[in-house]
Amino acid sequence: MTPDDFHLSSFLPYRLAVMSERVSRRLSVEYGRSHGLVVAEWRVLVHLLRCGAVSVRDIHNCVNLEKPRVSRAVSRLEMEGLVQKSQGEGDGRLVAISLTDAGRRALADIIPAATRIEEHLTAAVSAEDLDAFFRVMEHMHSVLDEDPEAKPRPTMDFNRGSEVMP
Amino acid sequence: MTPDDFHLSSFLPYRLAVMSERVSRRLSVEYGRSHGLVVAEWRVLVHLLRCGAVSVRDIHNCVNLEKPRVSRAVSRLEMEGLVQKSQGEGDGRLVAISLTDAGRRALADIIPAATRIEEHLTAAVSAEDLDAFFRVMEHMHSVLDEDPEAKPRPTMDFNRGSEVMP
DNA sequence: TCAATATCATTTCAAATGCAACGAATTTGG
DNA sequence: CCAAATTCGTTGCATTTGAAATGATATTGA
Repeated sequence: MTPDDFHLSSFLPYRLAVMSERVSRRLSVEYGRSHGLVVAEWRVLVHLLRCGAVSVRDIHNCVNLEKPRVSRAVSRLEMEGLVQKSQGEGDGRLVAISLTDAGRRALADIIPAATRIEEHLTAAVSAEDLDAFFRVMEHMHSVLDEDPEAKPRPTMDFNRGSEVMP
Repeated sequence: MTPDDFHLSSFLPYRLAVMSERVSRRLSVEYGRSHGLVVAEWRVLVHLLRCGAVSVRDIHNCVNLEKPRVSRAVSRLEMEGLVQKSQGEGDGRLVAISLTDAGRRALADIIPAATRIEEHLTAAVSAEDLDAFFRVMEHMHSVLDEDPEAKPRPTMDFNRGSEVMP
């Protein structure tokens, strides 16, 4: 491949960035207009719905956000009454962050719309193509997992050890 | 789908964001460490390699960057001698931005490494899966194209009209 | 036991970001 | 021909960002 044949528009990292940003922005219209949330707050809320009372560190590990960003998102959400912080039981450094009822209500409002957008994106895609799509995604992750220059893959919110609020 | 079954880690927009950011960061190690570039500057350089002398507006339309970001990226690149600005011929508002020899040399340095990363990501993927992958990407774009709430898809750097430096 | 080290959440601070406003140049329409 | 409206690139400004520092708590190991 000579450098002259190099196109941004066919370059995989660029195509991923464009797609990701386009989808992300479309989604943010949903939680932004209806509840004034930004992406960091949305991710924190969703993580809490699944994982209950967790620490900032745990959120940081699971939702691909830097720690300060999580900390600030949690503060804003607390001010708006969507989450609550309480002193962790054992370790005094940890903060136990959990959803309030208002937070749960907000999610109950947003999640159906978010799911609708997601489904709409792939509604006309065949099961085979969709399988292949995620197979390729998974493969790219595994390539990066082997690459010492790449950042580790974020922890998934399932199949984690017992390090959630020890 | 009840809200309780909603997982961030299986949510398509989130998965796209994680993959995109991971790939993008890995790539930025390449042009960052070797030439001190950031992603905006990298995109501008690549676009110029393909499209010659173009305006800020044209770059903005083609590389998915806001206009101020393009303007500032071009300024930095000019300071470092990788691009040059000249008065556009006809329209006095337009600025004709083009690569310098140093800019071309930088690209000749970076592009092979970037291509290697891209190839490595999909080297072990079957042609069928890769086709399916891009088919799904294209379909998601076409869904967003129909969505009035979504931002328009950026112009590709090929098959554009003659609106490049009219 | 207790000093040294590590981890947690937050804050600091400088840089990046993007919307909106701006001045300059061009196009439009009367 | 010229006033109004549009488009260009840049800059102002408030917000967001994240790496590093901070202070508080835990853990380690001698």
